[in-house]
Amino acid sequence: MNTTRLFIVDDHQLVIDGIHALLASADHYQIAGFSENPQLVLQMLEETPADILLTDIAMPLMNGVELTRAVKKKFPHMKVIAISMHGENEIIREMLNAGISGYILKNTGRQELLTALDKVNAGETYFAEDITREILSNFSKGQNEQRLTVRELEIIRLIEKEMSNKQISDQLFISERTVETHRKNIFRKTNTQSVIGLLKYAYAHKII
Amino acid sequence: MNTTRLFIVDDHQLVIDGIHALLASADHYQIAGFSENPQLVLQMLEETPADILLTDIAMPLMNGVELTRAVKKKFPHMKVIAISMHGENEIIREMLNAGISGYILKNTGRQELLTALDKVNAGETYFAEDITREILSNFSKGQNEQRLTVRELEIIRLIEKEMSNKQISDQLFISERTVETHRKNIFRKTNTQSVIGLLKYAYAHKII
DNA sequence: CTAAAAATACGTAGTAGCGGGGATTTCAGG
DNA sequence: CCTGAAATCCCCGCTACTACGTATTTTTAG
Repeated sequence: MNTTRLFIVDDHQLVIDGIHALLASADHYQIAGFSENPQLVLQMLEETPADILLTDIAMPLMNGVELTRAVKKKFPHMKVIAISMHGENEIIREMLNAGISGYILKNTGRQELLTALDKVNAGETYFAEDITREILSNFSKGQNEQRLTVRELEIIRLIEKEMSNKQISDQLFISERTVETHRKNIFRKTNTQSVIGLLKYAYAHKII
Repeated sequence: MNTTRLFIVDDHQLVIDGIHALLASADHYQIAGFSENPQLVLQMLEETPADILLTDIAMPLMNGVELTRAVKKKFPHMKVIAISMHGENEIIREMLNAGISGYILKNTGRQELLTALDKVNAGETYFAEDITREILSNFSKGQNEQRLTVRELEIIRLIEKEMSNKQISDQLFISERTVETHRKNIFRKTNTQSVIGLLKYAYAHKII
């Protein structure tokens, strides 16, 4: 029987230990390594190769998307499963593009974890239900997702500086109306409704 | 040898399973029960009593502070250890007031978990290092800084979820006026002027 | 028990933001 | 030269939020 080697990355040691312990009884899975620091993963994988990488999405120093891209570039055959707190649907698409094979939430149990591993190991994919629903509903409208112009990015950054439309218009020597129009377009393009949503979008997409 | 009974509360099943598995080899600790829903804990404890409660802090439906108060009120002899993502330093003080005996972060390992349990079980206290440092460093400058109440923190989190005052009032079953009042007080205490500033404050102070 | 703190609620008025519409100018690229 | 994208500008109306209040009830702490 072939054993499948796993590598776990999560900034919460407790989660690592948890997964570790959960899989102790699953003989065909073996923990090749783990790390709290995503920046160390690449070189660790050189010494202790693995078949499947289980990684958190939101981590300090390096996010899951960057890590996944880096890993897939260096070890194209490796499968990646993302583990996350909530279903951050902005990032999920990024992760899909980065090439993940599965996605589970931290509120899933041992059984679902094993199911996900088995599926991915067999070359299939596994996505937590909540996720697939989100993705599908966003896919249709994801087509007409427009790119933000330079000016719009500039305005987003000023909004982030807590400037009002008036202040922005003064700063850029344009009319307040223009700022409002840009704002409208920004909200439309980013598919957000409030400054808060916009800010999260901006952070998630590294605009700021 | 006496065994110590534990009860685990965390909205992430994976964390529960993790702790569960981690302690499988620790003979003197026995998992009396666990739940993803803090609201069910009180009645579950009646049927399956425990000595130490391990609880997450940030949970939907009911936060760790409320749960701790309720549990300590009904079972005064029970010890409570808080487990949390980050060192949300605003809430730690609240938790201390609520009567916790220990505090660990989710990025602590198996060894530290056992140490914490042993200490608390022996009637002592255990607080993760990061925490004690935070608390102390914030104590000095905390003088002129107004403390946010539990309710206010709750509202900040709902604001962060892009909810309007109306939605927040519906969710908390209070008047929209009350939400407005809380908002005013929040802005005053945090010395911020806009939701954006507030959000940054919240992120900086690890409220979210 | 009593004082203080927190949570609750309301009024009035003003402003900023937002959604809908339409319109003009500029300028690069086919 | 013409088209289309980007940037500019305006109007109307509505809703949400904000800024000044005041005040009651509930909970906590001493």
